[in-house]
Amino acid sequence: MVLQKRLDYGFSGFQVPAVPRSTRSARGRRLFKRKVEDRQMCAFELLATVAGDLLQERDNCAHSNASLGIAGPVIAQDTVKQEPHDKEALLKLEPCDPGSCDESVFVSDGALQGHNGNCTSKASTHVSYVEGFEIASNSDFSAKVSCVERTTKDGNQKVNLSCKVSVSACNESSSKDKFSHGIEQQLASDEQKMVNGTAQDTCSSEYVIDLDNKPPALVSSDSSAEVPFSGDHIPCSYFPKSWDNVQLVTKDDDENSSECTQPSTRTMNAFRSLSRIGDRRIRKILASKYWKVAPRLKDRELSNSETRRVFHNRKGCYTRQRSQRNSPYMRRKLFKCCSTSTCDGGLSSEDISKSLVKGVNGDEAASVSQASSSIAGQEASFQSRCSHVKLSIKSFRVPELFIDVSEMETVGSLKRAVLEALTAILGGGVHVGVVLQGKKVRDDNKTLLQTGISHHDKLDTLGFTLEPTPTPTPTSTPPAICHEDSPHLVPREIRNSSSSDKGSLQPPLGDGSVDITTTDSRALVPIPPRVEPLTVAPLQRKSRQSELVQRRMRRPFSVSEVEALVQAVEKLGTGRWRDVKLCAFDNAKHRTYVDLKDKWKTLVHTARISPQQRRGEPVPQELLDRVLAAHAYWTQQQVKVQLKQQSEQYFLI
DNA sequence: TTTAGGG
DNA sequence: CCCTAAA
Repeated sequence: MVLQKRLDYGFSGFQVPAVPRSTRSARGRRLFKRKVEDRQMCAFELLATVAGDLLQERDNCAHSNASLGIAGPVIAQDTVKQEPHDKEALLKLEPCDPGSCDESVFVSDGALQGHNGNCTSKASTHVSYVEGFEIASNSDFSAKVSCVERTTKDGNQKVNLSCKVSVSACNESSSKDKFSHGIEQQLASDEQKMVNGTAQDTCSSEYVIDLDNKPPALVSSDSSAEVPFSGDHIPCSYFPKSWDNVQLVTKDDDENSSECTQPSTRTMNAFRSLSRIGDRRIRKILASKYWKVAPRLKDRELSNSETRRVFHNRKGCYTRQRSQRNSPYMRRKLFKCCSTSTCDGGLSSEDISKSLVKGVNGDEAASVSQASSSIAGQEASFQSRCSHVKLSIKSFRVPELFIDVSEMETVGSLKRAVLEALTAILGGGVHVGVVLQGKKVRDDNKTLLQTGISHHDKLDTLGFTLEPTPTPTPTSTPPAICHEDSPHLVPREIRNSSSSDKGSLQPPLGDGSVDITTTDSRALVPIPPRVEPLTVAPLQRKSRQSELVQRRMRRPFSVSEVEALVQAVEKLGTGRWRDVKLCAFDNAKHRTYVDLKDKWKTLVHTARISPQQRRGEPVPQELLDRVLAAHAYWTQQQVKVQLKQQSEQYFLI
């Protein structure tokens, strides 16, 4: 018995807005976080939808004779091992290696046919960009989500977005005749934005079922639920690759950056309206890294509150949409679910790599950057009835990332810029490394110029690695993640800024700024797949929040900074840190008044301990003496003021 | 938002 | 550096 199903989805990777590095205000951070979350949501919604379909498919295979009705997935991160008799399908989303992928799997229109498997060679085809995610699993089951973008000879752009699912049941894993299809969208490059806005018109989706030529009656009898096997054309949830048109450029103030979110908002609205079309197929969607569903929840309210907590301070329509459209399904699901495992977990990015290449095109060069990342280790688990499916999102692509860093900035600040942009999406737990000419750049304090990352040099040897920050808690690695044949480290061709980039904003190129454009993506430091501990206690909100905002890069104070600080404190005293900041560190965006206060604290401490105990760059004793003197003086002043106030109070009494 | 202080 | 109570 072989069952085949075709799904069509649009999947557009993330476009990472460059974090306004100077945005230190709470509001700025909130805005940015929300911006990122929105995007994250889109992608995860899509993936969750895909996953839901997969699970559905799988269930209908596995229990084709059971009267289970519709039992869809509960998406949750779960490492809980189930009873041995439970059928457990392990899904895996991993990047498709375009060099080795079977293009017939991806492309339906023959554009890539006969191309010897190399989807990205521009020489023989006009395909400019291929991206895919493979959802592979045990022998029952396999699926691929892919995106193929190519440019036709007349300059138009076509995008194929598809998700292919192949399911075989009853141990018959011979579903070699995989089905493939793609949504093709004809995009005139000049009007791409507009076309994308009305993408639903061109969107079509279809299920093809071949289950021993017999429709699965059990499902279609349940009319109140989604009926994926109805054979009807079911609208897909599709959103176009229009994020590529949204260029977010680093701006130093929130106002400007919020202006940049305009196109993004438009896109999101487009998506929302689109996704409504496919509502009934989106059964359970949990986005963000806080995929969480407590299977024990017994009613909609709880379920809603759960959702709300996930998307706490956001009023977006996600919450409403989800609650409404999912709750009927969820209720049923929850009652039926025999599992009691409550799962939660963070997103762990295992391996993100990208290379950046400087755009050297002169004045009118599209100083747009692209970055591609492959992130491994996001894992969600789907529970359905007694079956448990683990889905691990092995990779997704971050198509656009603009970084504008001065040559005089340090390597550390570059790392930080990248880190902020990416970890905001990944949710932290990652560490950025800079690789130049294959070698890791370890000295964070050197400037980019000193390191050789220069405006004048080709930056194609510059790369970044993202590694998971080591977690002390050892966890067993779910077997699904440990596929040795993961092709996700193979270089992937990313098209250079082409038509879709023309409409993007031109980032201002200040003096000495480095314009970094990613044209290539390759993992420079392969990281063996590993999974973050997922058995996080359900109510650890604190750690979640800290995951969202990445810890700032450590930036030790230089002697000159200490000097400036000491001088300012001598003048202004302790306790006026805002003034100190304005007086002496107004230009240092990365030093907040809290930082200065903290530094003074450590300076006082340093001055009091013996020189042998001191660490880091030695501070001249003369400065430390001044620290002690100033500290003594101003604390005395404070005491005086306090005494005076006290006496005034007594006087009043 | 800023200060102050603990972690 | 982070977090946060308190002002």
